[in-house]
Amino acid sequence: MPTNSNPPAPLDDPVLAPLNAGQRSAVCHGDGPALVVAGAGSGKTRVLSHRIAFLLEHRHISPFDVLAITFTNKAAGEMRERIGSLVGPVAQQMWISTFHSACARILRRHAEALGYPASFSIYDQADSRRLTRYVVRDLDLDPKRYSDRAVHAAISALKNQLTTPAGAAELAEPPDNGSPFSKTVARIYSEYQKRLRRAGAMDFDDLLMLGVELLRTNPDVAEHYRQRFAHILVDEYQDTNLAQVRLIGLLSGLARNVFVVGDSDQSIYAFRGADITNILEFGATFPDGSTYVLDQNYRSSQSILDAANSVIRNNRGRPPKNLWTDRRGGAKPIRFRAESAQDEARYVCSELRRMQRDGAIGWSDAAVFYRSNAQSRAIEEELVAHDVPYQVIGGTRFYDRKEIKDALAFLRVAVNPADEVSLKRIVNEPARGIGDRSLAKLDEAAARGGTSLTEVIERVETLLLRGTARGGLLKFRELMSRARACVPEGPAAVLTEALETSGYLADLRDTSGIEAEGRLENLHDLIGAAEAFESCDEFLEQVSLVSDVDEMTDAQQVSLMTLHAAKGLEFDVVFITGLEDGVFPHYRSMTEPDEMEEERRLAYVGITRARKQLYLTHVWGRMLHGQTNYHPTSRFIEEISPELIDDRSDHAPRFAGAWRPATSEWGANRGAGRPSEYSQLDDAEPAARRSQRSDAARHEGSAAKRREARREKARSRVAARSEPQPSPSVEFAYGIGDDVLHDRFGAGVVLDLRPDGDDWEVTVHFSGVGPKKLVASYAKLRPARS
DNA sequence: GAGCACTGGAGCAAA
DNA sequence: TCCAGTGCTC
Repeated sequence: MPTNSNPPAPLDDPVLAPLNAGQRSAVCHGDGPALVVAGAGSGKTRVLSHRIAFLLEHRHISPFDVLAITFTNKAAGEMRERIGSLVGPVAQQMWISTFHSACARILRRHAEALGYPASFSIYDQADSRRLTRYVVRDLDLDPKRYSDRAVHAAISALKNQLTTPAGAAELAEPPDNGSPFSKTVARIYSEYQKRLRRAGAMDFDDLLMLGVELLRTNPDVAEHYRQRFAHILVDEYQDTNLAQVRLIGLLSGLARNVFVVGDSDQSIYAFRGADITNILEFGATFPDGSTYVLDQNYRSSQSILDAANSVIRNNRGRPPKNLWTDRRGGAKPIRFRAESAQDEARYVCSELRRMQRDGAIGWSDAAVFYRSNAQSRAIEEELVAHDVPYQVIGGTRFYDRKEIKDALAFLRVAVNPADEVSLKRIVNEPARGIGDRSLAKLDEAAARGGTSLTEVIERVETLLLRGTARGGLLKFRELMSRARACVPEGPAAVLTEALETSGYLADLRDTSGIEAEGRLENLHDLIGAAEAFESCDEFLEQVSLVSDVDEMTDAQQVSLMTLHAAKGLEFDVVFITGLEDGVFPHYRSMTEPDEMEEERRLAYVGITRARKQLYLTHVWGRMLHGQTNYHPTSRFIEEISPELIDDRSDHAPRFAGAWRPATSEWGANRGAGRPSEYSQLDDAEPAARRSQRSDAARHEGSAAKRREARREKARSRVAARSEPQPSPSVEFAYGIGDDVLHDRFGAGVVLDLRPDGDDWEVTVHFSGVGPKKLVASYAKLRPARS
């Protein structure tokens, strides 16, 4: 096989014809390591899929000898489809998956070699934290000081670095580190890992770490996969961690046919162990490797790219590159400053409705991004109030809901009786008289005998337990043995058996209300999904490894998601909201230069998702922890020079929060509580689509009622907004939203006015000083109108 | 042991 | 604002 085959004339060839020169040379790369530095929108996925098609069609590599790694299952599916269109249905059989799925699949086959059952459980973050909590408790440590959250994060970080418990203990000793916390974490880690092993369970990090261990300690297994995977391709290489890079190394062996694609400017997962130097130092790691650069963007208008380049330019030590496009011009990014999160949501919603009404977009062409999931709330309320269809990506997922986790716990225990976390979850669900004390006795018996809880329950007759607890355990044992008997029939049978026999479904049926109804429907949906699987293991694995974006649909809905979730997606219209220093960039990253750079890359990722129109919004005051906080405009907005931006911020007062002193000549004619121009779109649009979303509400489980109440509130608020605001009779020359001058603090903007006895309390945001609360009669504020 | 009301503490991104 | 943990009552 020549290392650089002569491709046919590209024009005749479906694999090569659609590519530009840069893409083509990458796709036609010969053997050995290759890095494709692919800027946002430069056709990364296209290069990967065509590379695979090229290997199959031109290099006659067997489709079964290729391993392709993507970042999400959704991306894997899309790639499979694209390859399918080039090479045919064989693409369905290929190994195209995420790191975690590929590892789970390999580990499933060789689990015994590591001392795990083939039907090992996969613990998600919640399960892992729960186990951490058990360990902290059992080691008699202070659960406040050693919160499951912090401890598990520390353990996860160690695992991502492939550090074993022994290694962690060593690291915690002087001269390395020696902090008491890390010493204790090492102890917890050691016990935690023992408990995982005893439970026959792996956490997310284990999938990678034990994958590496398997290949390292079992040369024959490693050799098998090396023979098999003649070519390995990796997407989003900038977000790989040490364990993943090791895996690639172990799987590729001497041939090192590793073809990786990524963009260091889009590295945004350091917090889960991703190491940007993997891509930056690719050349040093593989001195004989080839590098291809793709910098032509096919996605966004020049105006959007200008904004993106202006922001990312501020990161130091990045390889110089400038994304370009031949689509000149395009609409400038629109900036909007709102008063509050609600106001911001109102603006986003009204813009969405305007564009949709004008036929400029369909709902699915638009997306709203935010830094953290909690920010979706205000947007959702507004969209609900106006019957704009939307989907929230991430946040509380279907598989995180209590009833779903309970049901899956039954299934897990049925296939893996040792699974401690799942068993404890359901042993008393629904209640059958087994409380903390009984559970503690079981725990103790298990620890004494060095066995699992299930084995202890097997001989429950020999234990000293109260009648109710004993009876409950006998029932539970009977229930689980019946469920276990259904395992050969598949996951749907097990779920049905367990949920019926346990009385779980009966309990829900007996409970009235929207909440119980929702849960029943969710369980129904789960069993429906399970019916597509013959093997319980496969079903559980698939369910454990779905990512947030995997659940995204392409229905006619506006998509709401975090900036992290947005990676790899694109939309005609993108709103990036909450652009305030402290929100985005997140305050926790503001003191660490490296973390700030990662925030900036996150901004870059967000901006480059937009094809035609980008909106950048921020607010003056945002409710956080139950009180209003004032943040300066995000530096990421400031980094874009003003002439590149279309500033639509309305500096006139728009609506008064609660009170607005009307009078004074211009205060009066501006009107109290004048609805903003954009809120005039409000009011009556037929509330037809409500039912469409009620299914979103029923998924909420326990939050459903509160949620529905909030929605009701949102609807009525919209109705109320046109009503006049009360106007106390106090003379004022300024109102909310006005620019004012103060003798000491200088120029500022009035954020709020509240009656304070006979006087008024004025909240003013002064530039360079921040927010101040002043007493009106002493503050001597003057309107600053030019 | 179960279910409820209350309180205090925490608050980022996710396979 | 929200959630989990705690203490109280039946």
